Amino acid sequence: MKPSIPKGTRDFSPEEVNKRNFIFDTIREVFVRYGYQPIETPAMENLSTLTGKYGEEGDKLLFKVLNNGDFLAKADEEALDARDSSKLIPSISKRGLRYDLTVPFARFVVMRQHEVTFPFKRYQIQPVWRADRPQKGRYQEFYQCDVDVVGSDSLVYEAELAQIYDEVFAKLGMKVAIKINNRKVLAGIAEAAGISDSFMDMTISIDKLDKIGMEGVEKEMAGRDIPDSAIEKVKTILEAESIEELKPLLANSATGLKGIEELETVFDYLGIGESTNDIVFDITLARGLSYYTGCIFEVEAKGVKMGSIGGGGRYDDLTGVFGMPGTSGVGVSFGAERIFDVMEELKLFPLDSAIQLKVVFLSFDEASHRYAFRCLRKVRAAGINAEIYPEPTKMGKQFKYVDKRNAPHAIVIGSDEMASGKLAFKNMKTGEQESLSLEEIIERLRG
RNA sequence: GUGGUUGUAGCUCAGUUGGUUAGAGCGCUGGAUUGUGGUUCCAGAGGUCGCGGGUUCAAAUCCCGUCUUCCACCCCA
Repeated sequence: MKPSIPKGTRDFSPEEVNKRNFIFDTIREVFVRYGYQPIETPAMENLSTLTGKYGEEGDKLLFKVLNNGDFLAKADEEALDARDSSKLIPSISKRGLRYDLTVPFARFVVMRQHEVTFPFKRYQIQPVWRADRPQKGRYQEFYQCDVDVVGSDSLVYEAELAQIYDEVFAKLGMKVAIKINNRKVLAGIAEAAGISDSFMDMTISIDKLDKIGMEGVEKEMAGRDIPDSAIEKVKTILEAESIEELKPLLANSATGLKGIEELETVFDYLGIGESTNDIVFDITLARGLSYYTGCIFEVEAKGVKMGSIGGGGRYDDLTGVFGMPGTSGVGVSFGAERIFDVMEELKLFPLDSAIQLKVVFLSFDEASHRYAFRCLRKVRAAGINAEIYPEPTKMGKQFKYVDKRNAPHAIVIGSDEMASGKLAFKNMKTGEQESLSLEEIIERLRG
């Protein structure tokens, strides 16, 4: 059979894994320094935990796991006869693959509410699965790096999360724009335009502004049955270029003003010019249909055409659906796959010397091969990444291997070297070779 | 889910209006080179042309289906 892997999934080569780990390690290090603690949840959740949490669209993108055993015996016969797939699912599938990390986190918090200390600050770096059509920066299996705090509505956490974004991307060497908006401001716009009922439609339209322009947004809203007068009003408000300009426009919306106040508080915490990357207010940021209720975040890479590489926000009632109402949470997510793609495109990955192979032992015959293996042990004990060529074959072949493994040095041992204790230490780049004792070589490799 | 696109050697790709035994570069194996890699030269191995069906005297080439790739939309990281 011809080997293959499922659509939208990938294998990773050693080089790729090293690069991915560089991203994960950088992110994790920052999370830990800000006082967040790790948790992990299962790849599979009960389907009932997942369905209905991501909207109708999200339910379609959930991977369902077929029940074990004779699942058809218990299938909903009516739905089966009618070929009604969505109605049939609950009777043949009780589990599904995790779609994001936020919902499992909410479930985790509710299940362990008596043992966690609030505010509970957690991070989680695990794969999630979505049955989406793959395209650039879009996979069916991908990692998310989530950092959330639940059990406090202090805006200091919004500021903290913005700083985490800023710090992580600075460490990765990426130039990004960190955009902030507030759902209450968007609600205020709808209220001011008298279209509170069409809040979602308006939000989805506004979200597309940077893609389709103001004219496109107007068309989009018109297509969603929003009256022309309201569209004009929305357009006027969107033209405001600062939080200050926005205030009078939303003066008659209590919700809108609350949103503005929240944004001002966050920016006040952050101070001016104290970040590496731009942290900016963006009134057109909407973030789709998700459960956010307060501040919302999105990060975009500069100098590369890629979707958002991170996003998040505040949700007033994260745990309510699991029977623990009134607990507020705020969190953001890093899209590790897209960050990888951007860093690859901009060639931002450093060569990590700590993971590189430093030296390979080569030998001429059985006796020197065994001698070399004993030397190898000492080199490794000194903390140096080292290998031995598996057999004493032709030198040319052995050197080709060293070359391909990209090791900077080779140590050649034959009967002469064994007799004198002076080993041939070769620099693969310059071709220079010296006769040194093992101790001297270890000294060189350490320095 | 909608529309388009892609698939030929390990990799990147040629392959004419359908016509003998499907090619190239790189890589791989061996040799030139029995104490030294990268360069060079020589030789060799390696292909159900994504898969299934159809049209035809004849299909990598045309048609249908299917899987996969990438792209746009929807949505999203």
